[in-house]
Amino acid sequence: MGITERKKREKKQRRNDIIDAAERVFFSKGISNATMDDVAETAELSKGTLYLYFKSKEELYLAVNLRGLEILESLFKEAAGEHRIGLKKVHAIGRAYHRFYKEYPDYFNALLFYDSHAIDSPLKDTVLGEVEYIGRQCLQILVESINTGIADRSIRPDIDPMKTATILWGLTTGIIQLIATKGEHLKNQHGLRAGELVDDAFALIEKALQKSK
Amino acid sequence: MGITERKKREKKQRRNDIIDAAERVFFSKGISNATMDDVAETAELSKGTLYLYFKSKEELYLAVNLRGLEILESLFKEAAGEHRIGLKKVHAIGRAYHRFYKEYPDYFNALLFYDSHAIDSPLKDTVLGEVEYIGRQCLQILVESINTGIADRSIRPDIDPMKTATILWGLTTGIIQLIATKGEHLKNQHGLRAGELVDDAFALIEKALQKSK
DNA sequence: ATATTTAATGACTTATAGTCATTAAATCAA
DNA sequence: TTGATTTAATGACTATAAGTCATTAAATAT
Repeated sequence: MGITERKKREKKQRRNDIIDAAERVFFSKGISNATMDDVAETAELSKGTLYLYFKSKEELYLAVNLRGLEILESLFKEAAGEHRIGLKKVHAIGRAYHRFYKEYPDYFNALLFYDSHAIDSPLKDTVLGEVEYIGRQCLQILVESINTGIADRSIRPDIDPMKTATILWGLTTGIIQLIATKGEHLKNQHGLRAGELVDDAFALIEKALQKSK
Repeated sequence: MGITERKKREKKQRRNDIIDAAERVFFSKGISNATMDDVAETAELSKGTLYLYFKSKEELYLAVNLRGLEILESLFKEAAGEHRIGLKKVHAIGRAYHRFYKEYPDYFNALLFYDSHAIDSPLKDTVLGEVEYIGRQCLQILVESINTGIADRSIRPDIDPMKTATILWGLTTGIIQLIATKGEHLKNQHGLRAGELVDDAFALIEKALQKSK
């Protein structure tokens, strides 16, 4: 009886189609200006149907976010995998984050938007859970790289890996966020190029992580 | 003819009363859940009147933000004034930022919310201009402290002050934002205390700024 | 005392998230 | 094959909230 299977597949497909449509609408009009009717029209479905698959606009938006996070995670994995030395892994992860911002600015901005709203969101559903799970996975890659670095002596042994990974995550997000929101202004007013800022920031961080000689 | 003067005063007063009410409503219900009707009721005015003083909910919200930024600026000034050595000024400013978060969490969160939305906001009015002006002032205090540090040899001379100040601003905001949004989780899951994280992050940054010996 | 200007009002319009009774389609049972 | 049942989709409808504007009230000037 493969009917049940096929139906499950079709349902998944439809769900994906809706996320595709949402993505196009959210990214082109901005999340706040996008309406569920827009998404419905783009998906060639009625609005009511959207609510059969997602319980609110916010959940649909989280589903888009999840896709972004999955890309980010794979970039992180790739970056960490390209190096042996812990400190180099950490630096590569930082650069991967910046590449994510440059190559997928829409996903990046969506993630930022989520971050600043996570506070008063009482969504206890699966999608939020998945988002948080992948977020933790990303952090974990960083933690492991730091551990590697301590073991191979490229990173100071007197730091707590989880704590440092958390700090690095915050620092890196901060600097990229600054570039995302104020990048144009910084270039126009102070002649500061985004790439330069990121590189310098990472140089600063790297310096702080290294064992002083 | 002091009537014009008095009227001007009264108008200013009313404007302030509205911001007071908005603050109470925004901070207690969260910005997204707060309605203009709520603000009107709290201010004991009709909704129409709010729109005589502010052209949108967003502008009213920016006015609240401006108050926060003014506090932040004064904390920065105070912090920089308490030290002679540039590097110490920089560190003090960082701690002042953290103190701001702890003492005025509502203002801090409001500022974060603004940051992540500045992108698609086509508000070209006075309030936005003032917000940006004060934002620049804050950054300027940091730039001057770095300059002092380079002069007194407490900070490496091979860095660009404006660039570094910008990076520091981003880094610091990132770490405090992380604590604001994920602080509880970090404490519960990983036993990481907020104050500790901030101190460690600053230690890291300070290390990166110092001249290597 | 009357006219004019300024300030305030709240009913109304518009926009949009989310619901639900109804319809349509697919599957199953005989 | 056909009628019954389950599943999926619809779109008109409700509720909420931002923003407007013709009207009213108050203050000031003449």
